[in-house]
Amino acid sequence: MTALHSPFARKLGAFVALSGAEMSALDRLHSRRKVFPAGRDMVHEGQINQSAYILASGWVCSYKILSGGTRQIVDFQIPGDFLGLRSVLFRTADHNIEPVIKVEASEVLANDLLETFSNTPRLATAVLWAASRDEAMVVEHLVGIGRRDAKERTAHLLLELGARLKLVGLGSTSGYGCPLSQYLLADALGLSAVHVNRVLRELRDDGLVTFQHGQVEIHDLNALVQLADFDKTYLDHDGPLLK
Amino acid sequence: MTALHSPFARKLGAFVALSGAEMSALDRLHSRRKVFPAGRDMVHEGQINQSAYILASGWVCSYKILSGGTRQIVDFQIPGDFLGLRSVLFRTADHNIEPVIKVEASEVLANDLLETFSNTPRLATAVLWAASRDEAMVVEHLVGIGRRDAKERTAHLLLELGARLKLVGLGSTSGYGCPLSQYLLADALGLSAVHVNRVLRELRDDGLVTFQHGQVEIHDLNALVQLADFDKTYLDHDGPLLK
DNA sequence: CGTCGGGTTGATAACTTTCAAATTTCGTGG
DNA sequence: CCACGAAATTTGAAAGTTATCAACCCGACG
Repeated sequence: MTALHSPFARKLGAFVALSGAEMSALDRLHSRRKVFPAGRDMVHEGQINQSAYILASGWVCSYKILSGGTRQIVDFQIPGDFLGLRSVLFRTADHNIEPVIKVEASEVLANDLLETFSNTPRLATAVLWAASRDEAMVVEHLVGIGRRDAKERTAHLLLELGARLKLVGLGSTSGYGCPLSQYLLADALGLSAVHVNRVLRELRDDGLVTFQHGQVEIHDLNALVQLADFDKTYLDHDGPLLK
Repeated sequence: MTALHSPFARKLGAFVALSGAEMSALDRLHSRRKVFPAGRDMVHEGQINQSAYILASGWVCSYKILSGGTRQIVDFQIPGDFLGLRSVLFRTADHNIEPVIKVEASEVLANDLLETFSNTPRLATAVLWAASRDEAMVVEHLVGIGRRDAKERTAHLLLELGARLKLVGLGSTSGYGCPLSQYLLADALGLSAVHVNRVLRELRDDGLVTFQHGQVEIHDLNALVQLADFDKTYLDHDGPLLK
C-alpha cells in the first residue's frame, strides 16, 4: 500500500498539500503491519513507551476505567484513524485501547513518529490538524453526554458513526454495518445497557433507525438529524489550508 | 513581557527545549495585547477567519449551545492557556469563548500562527503537545460526566482547577480564588444550578471543600481526592521530549 | 445438548430536574 | 454611607429520567 492510497494519507492531505518526500515519509510509517484479536487491549493505561497505530481495518474503542470498575468509552476508531497519539507524546498511555473486532493496524514507534516530525515538519502540522478533528469529536461527545437525553444522545452517536464511515467508504446515508454490542454503546453513551436497549426500541418504534443484527438502518434521516440536533460540520474536510 | 517569562512559553518549553529563534518567534505572537470585558463572547461559533489567543489574565469558558437553548461548557481556561486553536485550523470556530471575568489576552492571527509553524516547525510539534494536554483534560471531563455522579464530578472539577492554578502560581493545595458562579459550574458539569448548590452544601457539610464568596477552600484534600477518584497524572509536566 | 454472551422486558429504587419562593450578596446611584 | 434592584444562592416539594435487580429468551458454539 502506498501513502497515496492509505486513508490516513488522504486525511492529512486534506489539510496540507503533501510533497513526494512527505508522502514517502508517511509510507515508511506504514511498514509494521500487525493484527490484534477482538477483546484484548492493544494499549493499557499507564504503559510507557507505547507505540501509536494507524488503523487499517476493524473497529477499536478508547476508554478509561474508573475506580468503581465502571468504564467510559471516549471514542470509537474506524479504518483510517490514528490511535494513541497522546500515549506517545506523554510517554505514558492515559487510556486503554481495545479492539471491538479483529483489527489490522500499522504500528508507529514513538521515535519514528518524533523523527518524522523533525524531518518533515509539515507533517507535524498536519497531524496537529488531524488531532484537532479528533478533539472536535470528543467535544461533541462531551456536549452530548452533558446536555442531551438518552434518546438524543443515542441518535447522535449512530449518526456520527454513519457520517464517519461514509467518509472512508464504509457506509451510506441509509445505513452501515456496526459491530458494537449494546454494552459498548452503553459505555460510550454513559448509560446502562438496559436503558440503551429501551432507547433503541423507542427509536425503532418511532420509525427512525433500526439497529439489529450488527446492522444500522436509517429509515428517516431528517427526523433523526433533527432529534439528535446533529450538525456534521465538525466532521467536514476543507481544502488544504497549507499550500 | 518576553517569551522567557510568558507562561505559555514555559508550558511549551516543558515539551521541546526552545532555541533562541523559537523563543523570539513566540515573543512575536505576544505583540497584540487586547482586553475583553466579562460576559461578551470573544469568539462565536461559526465565525470564520477567527484569531487564536494566549490568555494572560482572567478566566474564560469554551462552550456550545444546543438547539434547545441549553449550553455545555467544555472547559475553562486560565492564564497561560491557548484559546481557539481549532477555530484557526478549521477556518471556522466550532465553539464559543466567553470571558468569565475581565480578560487580557494576546491575539494571534491565523496567518501569523501558520507562518510561525512554517518558519519554526518545532513549535508546531510543541503546540501539538500542548493541544494534546488540553484534549486529555476534555477526555477526563467526558469520563466524569459519563460515569461519575454529581458529587464526585463536582469534587473532581474543583480539584482539577486547583491543580491547574497551582501550576501557574495562582493557587495552592489549600485553596484558590474562583470567579465561577453556580450556573457556570452547572453548565460545565452537565447539572442544574439547583443541584450544584445542593452538592456544594453536601461537600461543605462533609468537611471536604468550601466554595463561597469566590473562594474555594480545600479542607480535606485526601478525602476529596478519594471521593473524586482524582488522578492528576494527566496534568503533569514531564521533561522535554524533544531535545 | 448445555452453556454462555447478548438481547429483551417488567418492577422498583435512586438520582437529578423542574418549579416556586425566600434569602442573601453585590454593584450602583443618591 | 445607605438604599435599591438585579443577580446569585438557598431550600422545599413534586415530577421525570435513568439505574438496578431479576427473569426470561435466543442463537452460536463446543
